[in-house]
Parts: sequence; structure tokens; C-alpha cells
Amino acid sequence: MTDDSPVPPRGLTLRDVSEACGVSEMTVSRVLRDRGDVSPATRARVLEAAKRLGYVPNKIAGALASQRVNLVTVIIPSLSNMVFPEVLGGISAALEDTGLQPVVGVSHYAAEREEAVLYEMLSWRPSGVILAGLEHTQASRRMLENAGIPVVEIMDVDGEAIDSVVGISHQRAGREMADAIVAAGYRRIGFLGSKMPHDHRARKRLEGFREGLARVGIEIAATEFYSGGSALAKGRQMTEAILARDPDLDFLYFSNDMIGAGGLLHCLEAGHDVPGGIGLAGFNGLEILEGMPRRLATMDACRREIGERAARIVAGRSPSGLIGGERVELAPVLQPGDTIRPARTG
Amino acid sequence: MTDDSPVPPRGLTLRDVSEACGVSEMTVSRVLRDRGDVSPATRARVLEAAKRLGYVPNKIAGALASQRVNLVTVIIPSLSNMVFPEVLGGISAALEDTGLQPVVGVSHYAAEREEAVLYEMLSWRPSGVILAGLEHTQASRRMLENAGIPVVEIMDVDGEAIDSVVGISHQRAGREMADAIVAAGYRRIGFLGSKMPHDHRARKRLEGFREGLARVGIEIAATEFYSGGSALAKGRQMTEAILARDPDLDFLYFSNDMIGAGGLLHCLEAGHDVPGGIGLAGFNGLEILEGMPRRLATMDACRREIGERAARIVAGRSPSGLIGGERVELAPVLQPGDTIRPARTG
DNA sequence: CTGAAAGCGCTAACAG
DNA sequence: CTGTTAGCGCTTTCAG
Repeated sequence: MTDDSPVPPRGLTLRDVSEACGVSEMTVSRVLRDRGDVSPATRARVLEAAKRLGYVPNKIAGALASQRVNLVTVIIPSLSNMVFPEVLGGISAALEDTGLQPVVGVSHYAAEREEAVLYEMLSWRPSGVILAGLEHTQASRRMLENAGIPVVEIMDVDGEAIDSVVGISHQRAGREMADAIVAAGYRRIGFLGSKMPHDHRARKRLEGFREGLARVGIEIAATEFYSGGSALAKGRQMTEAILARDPDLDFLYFSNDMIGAGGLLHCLEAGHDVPGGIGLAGFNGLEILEGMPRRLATMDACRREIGERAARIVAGRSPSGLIGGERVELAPVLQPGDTIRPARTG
Repeated sequence: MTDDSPVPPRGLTLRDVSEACGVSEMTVSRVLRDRGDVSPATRARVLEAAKRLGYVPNKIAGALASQRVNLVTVIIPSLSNMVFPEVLGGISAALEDTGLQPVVGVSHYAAEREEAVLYEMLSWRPSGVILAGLEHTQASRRMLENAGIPVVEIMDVDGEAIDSVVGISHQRAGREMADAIVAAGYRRIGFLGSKMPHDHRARKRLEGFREGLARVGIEIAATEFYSGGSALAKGRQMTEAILARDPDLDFLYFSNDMIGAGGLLHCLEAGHDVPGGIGLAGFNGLEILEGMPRRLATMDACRREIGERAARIVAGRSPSGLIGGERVELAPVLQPGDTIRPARTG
């Protein structure tokens, strides 16, 4: 613990290293950044001195001088929804050996909050921005347009992008789910979701879902919304409530897998015939579903791939070779699981 | 989209604002930072110009000049374990109006990775560091000791701290769980956990647990470990496996709530008598447990409070008024739920 | 209340 | 291969 090396309490500088090894600051800098040719001998001396002193370069000064910052701003709505940590996983993986580092901000599904976080983060002059959704404040859009760096909006492709976009169409996802449900012969359908007016993607799924049903002349028969609390518990309670109010429902579409899993648990306990008497489906393809008594029908939102593709665009490693303005629409796949009966044929 | 305001593609400077409003750079800077007295008139002119141009201050330059950075480095092992996002929630909340901003790094439970992330982040000269655990590489410790900023190690108090520490004793948590299980009359006990040699807290809980049982002459009768995959599914499979191997077990202690929940689901489906024939307990007090068919016994790890207390120390707002070297040990509370029978009395 | 000068610690761009 | 000279955009400090 007590350490006799002459380390100042704070902030060693290049100069300290330079003096410690008798090499110019410039050459020390070169060695430490692995730039330009330096003789092996001086190189070794520099590294030894830097290590001995415990020198940590000051990126603030470096960034100011070089006008280059290896940071990528990532703004997501929430960390408690497992969806976003998974996207982050994809981003981190793709950025791994690009020298870029993701820095995460959270908007809590509020555009104003997003604006504040964005402002704060842009003031560090990152080399790129990845942010969820296409809905932002006017000010946010202006900042992003003027930042002069790659901007990738992720998760959703239903709308107009600022620069590049990587995601899925939630409207289509909703529509396809409706099609599958109808094809399986279900007719009296309930929808359960969260009371989040600012979760645009959930809203779009619901719109697409309504539209899909409308095509065959069906309307949603009942809805139930929640806010706050344990999603699993809420799913359970909402399911009980909606079925109490409307026992004739033959399908429940949940806006996310967690409440869907809660609904599934309720139905099984209540002795409902799943998927014969009543079908169930969620959305996201969360890993947690794998441990449930039955596999809930769901639709994979391609979370990890979205993160990877977005990161590659920011890193300028997109296979397209484009410099911005890219549009990548991924196709979520329906995973019917065990809670939706096979489609009727003929 | 097309915007006729004369915004350069990148990086407006104070000078631009200064010229646009005919006020010295210095005064513009004062207005924008809300420092020093400025006449309302000039103040208004400056703000107007800054807003019109869409000026975003350059924190890199500001930080270099002022030697002050409003960033707090937070390094956690993982984002996929819901425990850590919850800690982050506490940190964010406590930092809310301190002007400090958390910046998150992930170590993936690897000390070397932590060291790399720490080096990277310290090179931005943050005003404080919060990191999980007490086990770090030698180099990490040195960096932290020499950084000259508040360092708070969180989650765990069993070991020697670098500066401040906020957490619980996982050894004691394990011991107390053992006591409760023994008091309830269970005798043939199995342990199920993850194969993570670098999850020191899980290891310490197991040690404490063993010790608690040893006091009354009991040894763990069977163990099962997993790695990777859906924790819920793994919990289910492991439980089935351990009970197949050793049907006489009357209690299963899971190293985390997720596998515990999986175990619970298995036991209920298999028709085991819970908690009469077999008791179950997890660890963490995760929210997801609330939606399960039964409330799994668990122990709250005080995640949010840990985050809050750590952040307050970094922000210099600790009620103790101390400047570092603080030690806060929180007491996790056993939540017996429905899966451990009442303690035998007499 | 406002401005001018002098750096913060590093790196780009040139010389040797 | 190595060193010198200017800044990067802002804030500190000190004069008005």
C-alpha cells in the first residue's frame, strides 16, 4: 500500500515521463500512441519509465489537440428493460477492436430528457451517435444534423431518419402477428400493454396489429394497460382482470414478453387450455421465455444484430461502404412456440 | 431538414458566438456557465446568439482549462444481470442534481478487463470512481490509489478497501441464510450456482453458507453448477438434475434469484411439496420474483441503496461528512416468502 | 460588470 | 528516427 515511488497525487504529465527517461515529450507521445517510427531502444526506455511512474495519458488534452475522440454516444430509453442491454452487447462487440468506446446515456423514454443527455454528450465531441427511435425534439434533430458525425437511429424504421437507421418495422411486426393469429383461427382478441405514451415502438406495433385485424374485419375486443411495478406480476394481474371482464377472449397479445410470461403463468394456473382455448403471444424474443413452463409465442426483435449493425456503421465498417444515410431494415421472425395453435389450412 | 442558418459542419466555438453578438469570448463564457455577474442585457444577447447558432460548448477544452471534469466512472461486471442496472439507477438518482454524470464501463467479471476499462476511463480524468467488488489487479489498485479522486468499491465489504466501500457482507448473507434454513428444520441441503470463479460475491456467499451449516455439523449434500444460457431455464434443468441424483434433498439454495425461480417452476410442475417437503431460496430480491406462482425466499441485496450511498460519497454529500475512507455496511434482510417453512420453535 | 493575456497537456506539422 | 514550434477551445487570473 505504501509506495515509495515518487508519484504526485494527481496527474502525471508527458513531461514527467520525458524527464524521467531523457527523451523528448514528442517522442514519448509517439511511443505511447504507437505512432511513427521510434528506435526499439528509446521505445523500451520510454515504456519502462511510463510504467514505473504509473503514467496515465490525459485524453482530454489529447482529444483537444488531435480533434479526435474515440467515444461513441449511445442513448437508450432504459436499462431495466432487458432489451436495451442486449442492444448494447451488440454495440460493444462490434466496436471491440475499432478503438471506439461506447458511452451510454439513458433517456427514460422522454424526448426532453434525451435532448439534455444528447447535449451533454455531444459537448464531449464523440465520433458518432447511436440512439433509439426516430422521435426526437426539434432541438435534438438540429444538434444531430449539425454535429457532423455519423448518427444512427436504431430499433425502428417506421419514420424519417436523420442519417442512418437500423431496425425493424414495428408496424409490420404488429401486422404479421395479427395475420398469424387470424390464420390460426382466433377471433376474439385482447391486447395488453404498458401505459407508455412515449414508447413509440409499442404504439406502432399496436397500430400495425389493429390494421392487420381490420383487414379481415376484426377489432380488438378488449384492452388492458399497466404502468410501473414488476412486469411479470402485472402481466399476471392484467390477464386475470381482462379474462374476468371478458371470458370469451380466445387470444391475448401482450406488448412485451415479460407481461406475456406473467399472462402465461396465470393462464396455466387458472387451468385455461393454452393454446386450444386461448392463445398467447408476446414480443421481443427474450431469453427468459426459455425457462417458462411453455414457450410463449413471440417475435424476435433482432436486438443484438441491430446493435452490431449500428456500431459498424458508426465505425465506418459497414459492408455497404456507404458513408451515412444507410437504411437497414431487419426482419423479425415469428417464433410460434407453444401458445398459438397451428394455422388452419384449407 | 435543409436549414438555412449558417452553421458550420462541425464545432462552433465561443469565438463564433462572441462575434455573432459582439461580446467578448470571456463574457460569453461567463453567461453560458452562469458564473460571475453579467448585465441582464448582454446576458440576453449572448443567450440568444448561442441558441440561434446552435452552439454546443466543447467540454474537452473546458475540462482541460479548468482541470475539472464532471464525470464519475462506474465499472460493473455485467449489464445482463439485472442487479447492476438497479445499482446504476441508485447512482443516477443520487447524482441527479450534483452536476456529476455517471459513465459506465463493463468488466465482464474479469479483473484484466476491468483494468483496461479503468485505464481508459481514468485517462478522461473523472472526478470519482465507483466500481464493483474489492478484488482488482495490482495495477488497478495502483491507478486508483494514485488518481487522487474518491474511489468507492461497492456491493461487497468482505475485504480490504482502497478508499471507501459501500455494500453488504456476502459471507454473512450466506451464513444467515444457512441459519434460517437450519432453524426451519431442513437438514439435507443442496447448493446450485453459476460456474463463475470470478464472481467473488457468489463465492463468498457460498463460503458463508458452508460455514453456517458447519456450525451445526451439516455439510452441503449436493451441488450443481451452470454456465451460460437462460438462467431461468438452467435453474429448472439443474433442479431436475440435482433432485434426480439426490431425491432426499429437503432444501435447495440457489446463488441467484433467476435460477431460483427456474427451480421453483420445476418443483411446482414436478408436484413437489414446497416448502413442506422441500424448501427453496435464492438471493438478490429481484423484482421478477413478484410475478412467480409463489414468492421465492430470498435476501435483498440493497442494490439501489448501495448505488445511492456510493454516489453520495463521490459527490462529497455523504452524511458522515468524511472525505473518503468511509465504510458503509448495509444489512440485507431475509425475505422468507413462501418457499421456506416457518422456523421451528422450542 | 467586462476584457486581455496566459496557459491547461497534448499532438500536427515541420524541420533536422 | 528525433526534436521544435504552434496551437486545439476554453477558463483562470488579473486589470480595467
